[in-house]
Amino acid sequence: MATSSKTRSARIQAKSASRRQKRKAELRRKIIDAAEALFLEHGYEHFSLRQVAEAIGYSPTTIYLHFTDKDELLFTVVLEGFMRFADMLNAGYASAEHPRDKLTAISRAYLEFGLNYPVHYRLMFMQRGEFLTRTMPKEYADDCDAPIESFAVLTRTLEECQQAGILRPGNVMDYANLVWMTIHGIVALTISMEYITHAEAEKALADYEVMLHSFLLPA
Amino acid sequence: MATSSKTRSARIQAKSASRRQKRKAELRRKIIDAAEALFLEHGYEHFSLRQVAEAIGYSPTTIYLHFTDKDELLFTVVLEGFMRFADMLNAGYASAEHPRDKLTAISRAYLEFGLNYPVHYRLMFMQRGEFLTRTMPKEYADDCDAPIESFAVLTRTLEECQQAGILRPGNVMDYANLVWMTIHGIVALTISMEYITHAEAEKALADYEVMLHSFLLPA
Amino acid sequence: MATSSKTRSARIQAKSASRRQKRKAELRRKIIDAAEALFLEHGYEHFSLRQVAEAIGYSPTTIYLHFTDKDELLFTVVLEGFMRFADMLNAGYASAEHPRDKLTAISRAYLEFGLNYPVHYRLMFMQRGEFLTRTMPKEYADDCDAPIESFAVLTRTLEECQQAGILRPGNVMDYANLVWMTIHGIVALTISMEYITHAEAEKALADYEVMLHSFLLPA
Amino acid sequence: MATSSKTRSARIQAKSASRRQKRKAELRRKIIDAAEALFLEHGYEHFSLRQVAEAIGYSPTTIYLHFTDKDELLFTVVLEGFMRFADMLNAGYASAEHPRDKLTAISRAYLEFGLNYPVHYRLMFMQRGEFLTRTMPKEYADDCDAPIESFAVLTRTLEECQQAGILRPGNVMDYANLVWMTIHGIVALTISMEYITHAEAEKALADYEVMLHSFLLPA
DNA sequence: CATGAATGAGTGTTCATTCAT
DNA sequence: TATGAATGAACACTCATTCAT
Repeated sequence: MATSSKTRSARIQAKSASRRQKRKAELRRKIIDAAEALFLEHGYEHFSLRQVAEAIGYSPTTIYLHFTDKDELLFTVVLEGFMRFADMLNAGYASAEHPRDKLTAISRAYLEFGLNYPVHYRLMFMQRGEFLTRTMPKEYADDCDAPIESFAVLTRTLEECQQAGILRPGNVMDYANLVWMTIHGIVALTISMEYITHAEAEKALADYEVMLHSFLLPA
Repeated sequence: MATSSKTRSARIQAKSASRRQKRKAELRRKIIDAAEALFLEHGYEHFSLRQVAEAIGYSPTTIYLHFTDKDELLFTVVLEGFMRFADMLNAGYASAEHPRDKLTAISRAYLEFGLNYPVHYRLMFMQRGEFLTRTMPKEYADDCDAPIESFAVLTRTLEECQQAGILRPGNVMDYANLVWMTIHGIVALTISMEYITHAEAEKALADYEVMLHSFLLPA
Repeated sequence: MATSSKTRSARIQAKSASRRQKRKAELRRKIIDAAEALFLEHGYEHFSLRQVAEAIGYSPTTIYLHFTDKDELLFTVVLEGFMRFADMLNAGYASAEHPRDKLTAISRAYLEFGLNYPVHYRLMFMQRGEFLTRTMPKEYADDCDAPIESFAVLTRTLEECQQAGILRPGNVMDYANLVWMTIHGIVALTISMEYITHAEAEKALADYEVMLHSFLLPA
Repeated sequence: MATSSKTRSARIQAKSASRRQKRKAELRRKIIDAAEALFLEHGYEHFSLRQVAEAIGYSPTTIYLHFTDKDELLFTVVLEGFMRFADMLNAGYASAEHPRDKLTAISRAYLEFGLNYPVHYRLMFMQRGEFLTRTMPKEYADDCDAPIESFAVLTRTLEECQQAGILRPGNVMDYANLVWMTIHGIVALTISMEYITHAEAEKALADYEVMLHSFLLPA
């Protein structure tokens, strides 16, 4: 009879449940955000759950209602970093037509991510390398299995380069590794050494591209 | 006027002073060595003064007579790492005649250092970047002003490359930066990611050299 | 007046109530069983309500709908221990004809219970002595008033001994106490001291019986 | 020179050291006493180092200057119990001439200890049985190797009984075990069950002695 | 020169319990 | 009936550092 197949009480219950869920998600967000901020402020080794709790105005215990332990919270922060990271790389890939340009765009996206999210970057690639290959928790599993798949786009691009005949023969994975390592070097040193400016990092990336192009074959 | 221009008591005092100084230096050495060992064993985050004190059989307080705080002790340990680092690079430089070969030798020395002393390497280039430009304490000031001068040999080599006409024109410092960053990328990722083997690092370095040579000009 | 003296709605209500009661009783059972298992696994000090809740797949809060607090749940678990205990003693009593043999059988049953259910035994007789004399909750009140009545069978047996003329004159309760204490000593030490084996406990009980028989009078 | 073979400063230093040692010992005492009291008040499971610290007006950290951890403090409390225990048993042994009387005196001493120091007794024989066979720390090692040697006096007495021809042939250790277990049963139940009075315990011991004597042979 | 005593701040984590829904 | 959210209290333990001696 009319407006709904549920009873009225079921409808109320459903709404209340969804309201609860929403509130829960909001608190989760607050925790993650606070964790990220504090992490940024105090660094990996002096980041504590109690501070997070204080920052959001909840008791430390509450955090355990959302994350099983400190590490899971940390991993979540990192995961979000990886998702942004993947998005930026993919956007780079999508922004160009020619493989060579895709490669350039990806490199720049990588650098941009590293310089704009140094705290995440440190955690992802310098402090907690295991996170890279750790499998996703269920909530995120739809998107991919593990953070490391963010790199698929780089490998694909290099494959395309090879197919386009501008990359010398050889193991694509090896090339991908080298590209990754090189750009990582630029990012990592820049965010570790205060005296290295972003401009210098970009200059280095540009120089690297010159070198790379001298290595690539004409189409 | 006999054997000395000082009074006898002055002479005694001087000798006693030098004896004292020697003992002091010896204890300092013991502290540093123990600190290094423990630092290597437990890593940056779990390295504690109390352990050092226990290891050498002195009270924690005693360490404060030789180092103003934990950080200074750590810095000292790192300094010694930098000296080893400089030695290895210099040995690379000295091991070859042609600038191109010097460059190769230095790169390999760098990689070798990073892979063999990962704990030091992390601290020097990944965790405590400030150490690199911190000025030396008196005791070490004879050798150089700051750890960063370890890189002089790289710049010099690149200058020689340019003089030999195999390096394109351009700012040598920029090239040096790029080289450093690239190799750092290889080392840093390798020691951060368990799944990357030393062999892969060496492969990457070799690949990089191929690329570099495609960039360098024929003599 | 048809099938019932109640109205139809009253009948429906009654049925629904009994259905509800049944479900409630079932959940209560589940809680107790899980509690016992966890209690056995983790022991008194590390037994927690949350684990129980998790084990049965309900929220911790739910347990409070069935038990006023942790202690009551614990008491209930213990109660069931006492019931098993009483059953075993009674079975011992029933297994023999002559009072002397009944006494022996009861003693052995006691030892058997203690050695087979040491976690219960600890709680019943060593850690939470109050439980022994605490009055039963309603649900169990049919059987007896308090756990301590489990011992009735021992007293009765000693009375029979006295009637049979093999127990010296004196207060039966005192004799019962002594018997209990002695066997308790054997059990308690055995389960508290790792190095005492079950075989040694049985040997001690046998020795005790020899002594006891030297004390009892010929029929 | 005269009065001492040490220099004056050495003498001062020695005195200062001894003063320090004394203060340290005093604090240690305070800790142990407070621990014992709190232990008595709150019981084994709710006894915490923080409470001890608060009770003596020091920070929790300070306790760690005297005991490596909670368990060591607990063990120390227990050790003192064992020493008192051994003293009382030995005094019992010494108080009589005839082995039979020695045995009686020891039994009473045992009961007396248990009833007067129930907290220690629980810890020693009911809650932390391992303590019984744990080897002594250095400070106490002069007296004996492990607390369990407190029982030597019982075994010795039973040997004397056998030599005096009043104990039936058989393994003395087995008899010692049985005696121990019996008296333990009396003590343990009495201190675990509020409703059992000391008088009842003594009655039980007396009854037991009657039984025992019916078992022993005439001299 | 070296130390012993002492501390304050901090850590992650667990728990029984309450309350509104 | 059942729950989710939240908490306050507690815990053992570690650390760098200070101060008087």
